[in-house]
Amino acid sequence: MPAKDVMTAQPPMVPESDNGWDSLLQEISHRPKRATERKQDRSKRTEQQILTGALRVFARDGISRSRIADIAAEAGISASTLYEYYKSKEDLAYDLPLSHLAEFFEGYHVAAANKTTRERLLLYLVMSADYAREHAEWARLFYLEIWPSVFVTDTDLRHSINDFTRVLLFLVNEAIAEGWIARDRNIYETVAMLTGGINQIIITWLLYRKPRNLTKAGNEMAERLIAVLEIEAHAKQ
Amino acid sequence: MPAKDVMTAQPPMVPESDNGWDSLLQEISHRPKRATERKQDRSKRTEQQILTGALRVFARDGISRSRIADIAAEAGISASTLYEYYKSKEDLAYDLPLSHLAEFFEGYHVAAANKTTRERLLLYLVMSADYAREHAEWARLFYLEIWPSVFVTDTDLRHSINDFTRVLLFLVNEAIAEGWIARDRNIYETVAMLTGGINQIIITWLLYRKPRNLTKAGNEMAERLIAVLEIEAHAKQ
DNA sequence: GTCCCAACCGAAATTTCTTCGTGAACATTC
DNA sequence: GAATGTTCACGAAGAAATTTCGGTTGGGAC
Repeated sequence: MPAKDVMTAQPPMVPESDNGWDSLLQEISHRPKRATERKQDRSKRTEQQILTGALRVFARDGISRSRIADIAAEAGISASTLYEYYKSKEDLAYDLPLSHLAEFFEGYHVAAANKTTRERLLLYLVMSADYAREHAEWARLFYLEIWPSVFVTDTDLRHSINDFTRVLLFLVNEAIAEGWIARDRNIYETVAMLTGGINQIIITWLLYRKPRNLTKAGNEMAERLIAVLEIEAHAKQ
Repeated sequence: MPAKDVMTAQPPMVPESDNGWDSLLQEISHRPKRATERKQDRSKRTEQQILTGALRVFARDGISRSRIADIAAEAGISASTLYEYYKSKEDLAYDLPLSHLAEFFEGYHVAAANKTTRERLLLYLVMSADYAREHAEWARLFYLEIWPSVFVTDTDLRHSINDFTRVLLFLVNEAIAEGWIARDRNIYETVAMLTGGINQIIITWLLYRKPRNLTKAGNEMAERLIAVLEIEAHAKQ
């Protein structure tokens, strides 16, 4: 891990060099991708084509209405070939979001380096919304079908989803230590408020394309949520 | 929660006798139930058995994994008979939540009578969480599978879901008129914050049974959200 | 060039949803 | 209380989708 020699201006708000932040982000952006490693090049290409095709079809038709045949056609292979890669349609659907999720965490890790806790929290919320906008197909699958699914039994997926919350938990704890989030508030409740607020914006956008500008709306919501927490802490003092 | 007498300086907090409140609640708690009315008594019984059976199976297995045969067995009828009542599995799944939803609105309408806007808002959030706890199977179906579904093309259902937001919008508008929610905030953002916060609590409970006591958690979250809005309005002043 | 095995496919098997024809239960009328 | 028509129920067949299987193709190591 790079030492935090390059410090930003604020004396009291700089995150400690390592209280677990980097290792946390490290861990969650490197969840096991796939057990089976593909041998040949064409196979890797096919795998990619399946993923892209599946994403398109799933996002368009939803998981349950999507047909394997369609996905296979989209990927330019036969339906039976798909079973060389994924053991079922569900398996495919639940594996699909993982790589994007890891990519998001990785991007966030980089972007959040050398930032204060407050900035990190804001960035996390903002980037969540923005990533959904940039990867709308993925987001439809993830936020509308996977996240709330009853079947998040697949451990890899379950972990990755929990990671989403873990980062927030970490940051909220930091913020409490720093004194700008009220100590006497239930941490989980605070996290739920943050997650819920941002997710609601994202979900509404995915379903109705409202508000038009998701990035702007996400930004506003994020600013507002954090401001609210700060006011709470002040009022309590 | 500490007394907020400090905040509430406004004397006239009683909602006008009818500015659309009753007609709104009236409307949304009487959405068309079913087009086809059953003639014989045994048929009404069967219909009920299907609904109960379907709810159990859907909540347990999720819509996509649920099998018509299982539902029929649960209801004590043959699979083909089920098609006399619903034209497809999806149709059944999407019709199922409607009656509960209407029941909820009806119950809320009664409970919210002769209350201030603030109390109504609080009650709405609290009752949402509590209703989910009391009707966990229904809630699993509704919050985890139906609400976020891409396929809410069925107009009845779509309307009922939107109603959920409409009530909040109405109340927030009232609150703004009364002056205890900041006027310069985006109304939809405010509603998203409220919905998101409560839903997040409910969803987490449905998936992980945490927090243990949903009623208490819902109450706390609701109080907090409203308090936050009040503080915002004050800070802005 | 030969060999091996990963990758691929078409056809068949399986599973689940849905339709259809027929008969039983019930209500209505005489 | 028999005749008649309608509602309700079911088993068997049909349709649609997923998944398995045996065999063929093709890429890369030697």
